[in-house]
Amino acid sequence: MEAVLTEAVALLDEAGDGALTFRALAARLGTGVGSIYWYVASRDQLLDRATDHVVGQLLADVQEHSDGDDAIDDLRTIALMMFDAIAARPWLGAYFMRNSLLQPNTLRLYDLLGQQVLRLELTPRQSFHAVSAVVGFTVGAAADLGQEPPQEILDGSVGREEYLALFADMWRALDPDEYPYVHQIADEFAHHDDAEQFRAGLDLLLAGLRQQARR
Amino acid sequence: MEAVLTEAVALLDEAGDGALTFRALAARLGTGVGSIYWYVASRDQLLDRATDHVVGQLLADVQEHSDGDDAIDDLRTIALMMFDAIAARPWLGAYFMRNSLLQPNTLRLYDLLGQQVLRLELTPRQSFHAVSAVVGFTVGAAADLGQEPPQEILDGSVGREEYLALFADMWRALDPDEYPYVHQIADEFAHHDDAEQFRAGLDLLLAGLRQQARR
DNA sequence: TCGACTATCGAACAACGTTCTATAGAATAG
DNA sequence: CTATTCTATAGAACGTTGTTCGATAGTCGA
Repeated sequence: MEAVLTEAVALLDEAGDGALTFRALAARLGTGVGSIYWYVASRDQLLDRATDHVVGQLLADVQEHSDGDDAIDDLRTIALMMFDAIAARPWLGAYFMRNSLLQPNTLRLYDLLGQQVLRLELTPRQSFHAVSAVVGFTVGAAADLGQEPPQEILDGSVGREEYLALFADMWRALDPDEYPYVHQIADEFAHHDDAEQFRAGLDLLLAGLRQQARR
Repeated sequence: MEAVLTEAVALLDEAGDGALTFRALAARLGTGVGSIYWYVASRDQLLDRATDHVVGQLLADVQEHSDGDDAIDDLRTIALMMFDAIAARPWLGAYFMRNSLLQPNTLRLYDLLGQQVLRLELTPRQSFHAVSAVVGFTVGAAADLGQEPPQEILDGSVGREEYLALFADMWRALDPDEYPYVHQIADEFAHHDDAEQFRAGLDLLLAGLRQQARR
């Protein structure tokens, strides 16, 4: 069982969602496809289990960094660790959502975020909304980032820089009257850093939360 | 071509992602599967086009509601309309992300959001981060919401209320010391409203943005 | 009249998730 | 000790899917 999940994660890490097939997994484990079905009932369940498997590792890391003075700082730290984990494993983002709060480790992680918000002593409703917002933003931003780069970047034929530059050039060529924003932002986009972008958004959200907590 | 997209969207609306197969679509159009491949190169492209098709309708609506006094209010209005559109079409959320800014209508919608942020007269980098945050949060929250309810709720055997109550009961039964947040939030979750939850998170984010804009 | 282009169609292929049956060792009961 | 049930493995087979391919017209201009 443990080996099944480990190898499943390895496949996902190496080539993303599409690479995880029962046949490929069976070949890697040196068994038949039927054997895997003794451990999991379906591919969906396999993905759920694999996701929760790596969330378990993430959870262990996170639990060591949630004991700061400031609740919102801790919230920020945990969210950043979640983002890093998804950035390192792009396939994780897509399944973090549907891997609902039925999986044990995911639920624990969710609760850990909630514990920080509880320290702010908001109303229950406010707490619930705050946690949902942080989770939603983190997973959403990370999943957005995790969309498979369209092949050209995977085989190394063009680097990330040139790929972004391609977009920037397209956008610069647009009519500034029709696309004022995109036109103006092209340069910024060409040299943007995903993690910094995420941090900036998260800080906006947390600033709003801090403001609410002060009241 | 128009008919292909219209019928594709109809299939997606009726039964979600899985229902859109080339054979089902061909049957509906009264043609063969090969014909569809004359219009689109792959299923991915079909989904991209279908997504952008409905984004076009959304865009038309949005363009009429982006002329308010306050830039952040307009930003809020547009984000809410995007959320509603995805809530009405759960399949949309998942493809909003990968439907990157190559599609014409999506790019226009993105720019429209950006135009509101430009009115805040932040630095280019701040503007870029703000727009990314709003888009990331909106799509993330909506996609999270759009995860297929696990069958029981689709056939009407159990309503949404009972489904949520199931979770709430599970959470209430957990050890309050081990899961302090989840335990405490169970009631809130059982009666939560998705749209309100989204609005609350969005307002936190926009509060942070407003604070940044004032400085 | 002859090609080129537009458009349609369905058979065929490969890959996939899933089901089913066969099998054999381990554990347990009588 | 034996019979039976349980645990676990293995792969053939099925149905569905995306995709490719060649055949086949209709349409237009030269």
